[in-house]
Amino acid sequence: MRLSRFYMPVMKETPAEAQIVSHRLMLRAGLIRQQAAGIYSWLPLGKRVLAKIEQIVREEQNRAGAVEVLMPTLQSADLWRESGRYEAYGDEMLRITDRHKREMLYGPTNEEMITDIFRSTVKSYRQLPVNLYHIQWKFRDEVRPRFGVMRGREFLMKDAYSFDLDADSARKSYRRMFIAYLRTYARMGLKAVPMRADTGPIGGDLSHEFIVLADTGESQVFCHRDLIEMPVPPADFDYDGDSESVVNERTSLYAATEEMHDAAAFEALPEDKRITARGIEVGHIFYFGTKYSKPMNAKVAGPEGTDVLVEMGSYGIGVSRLAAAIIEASHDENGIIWPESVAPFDLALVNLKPGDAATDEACSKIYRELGAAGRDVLYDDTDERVGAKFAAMDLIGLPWQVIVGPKGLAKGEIEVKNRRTGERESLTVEAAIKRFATRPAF
RNA sequence: CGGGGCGUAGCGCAGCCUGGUAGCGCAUCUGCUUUGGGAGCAGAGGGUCGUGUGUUCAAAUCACACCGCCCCGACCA
Repeated sequence: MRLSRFYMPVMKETPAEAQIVSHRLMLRAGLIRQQAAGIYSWLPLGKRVLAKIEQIVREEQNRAGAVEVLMPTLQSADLWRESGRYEAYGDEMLRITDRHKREMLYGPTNEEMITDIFRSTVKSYRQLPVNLYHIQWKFRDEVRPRFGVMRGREFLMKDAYSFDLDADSARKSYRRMFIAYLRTYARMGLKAVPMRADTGPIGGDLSHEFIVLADTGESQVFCHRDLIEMPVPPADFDYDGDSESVVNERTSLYAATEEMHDAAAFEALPEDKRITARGIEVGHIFYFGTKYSKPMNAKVAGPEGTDVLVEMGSYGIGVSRLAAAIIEASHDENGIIWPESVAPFDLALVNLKPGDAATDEACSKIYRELGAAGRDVLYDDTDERVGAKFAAMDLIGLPWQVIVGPKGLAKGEIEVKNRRTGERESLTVEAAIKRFATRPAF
């Protein structure tokens, strides 16, 4: 994409309303624009990041055996009356009345709806297990939205729902998601630690929050140091094999949010193993048994021929929130530093002197050949001053900057800058093309 | 929802206290110069001062109401 044809409204100054760094940088780099309290438009750069995050989530869900569907944002109140949550959910739920005076709501989550889909289509235990997920916008009418998309009212979320015949297999389903989550966050360059969580209003007896450690985190968290450096299950992890040891290895070490914190147990750890930090919740998984299947009568015929209530779990990932969480975890004073896997473009190509024949030609060659190789290149072909160009590129945080100017070219060189480390390297045009033309596999 | 604060040009702000018909910086446009880390000079465009009502000869400025947004707290992916 040529910057001259792209839409990327970057700002030098920070809008007054933004308090935390991710919110400031998202506004300054032109990722989002606020439309109302807690409601945002996603501009091209932000939209690209969102799509990258979404795709990683999707790939890991699929790998773990979950199946994608798409449920609507608007739901009927009747469905929620069945579970009793229409009354229980309170003012957080945005209620809407349609022209026929039918009561509707903008879904804050989808347990009822997925249970309805399940019960009307799955009749036998032979069809189990089933795990369905979707990636859809949700709305929770937070009393006080803040921190940009970190705590918006409208947010993009992946939510998966598992259905099993009995508690044992339901726990197996839970572990699949647990492992898929470890991989998902790691692929985004995040260290997310699973912590015992309060099951809250959704209920159930087994639940973990996945927490990214960041100074600006909303809650205090406590965990064992070894959790931070634990290796991630590989891409070819056998989900049908032993998931228990992977999960146990992690859940046996101390890790808890403030609400679940047990000071005595934590103090019992060796001092150098204790980590007290701030955390951002980026996922939450629950096993809640028959909490919804029972009131909504979701049953299948069991092996003995009698109907059995299905055992359910639900598994959320805050997709839009992750965009902010990644920035919180990865930025410097100049701007965002995107991990390669979620960067809106693979690299920036900076033409320091548009109009200079040799510079234009070198840039054009790099742009075309990397494009042909499948790389997403943001080519800054604009007339801005170099200082402004560099500042903008640092701000938007693409992992690599390929810098081409007449001075370097006179020596047969262009410059490659690593946004994260700041390291610069001089290469020939051909060497730079070769370097970036091959996409590293994760 | 309790407490606090703010709405003036795209962004950041001054002007309001003490009413007299709107200004600064950045950004934008034009010209010249400049050109490897957010340039300089000269000129230009852009605002129903959140909305409504009231007070007044006169309201960005005073009063009342409403709307919106932000911050702290209680609540949450």
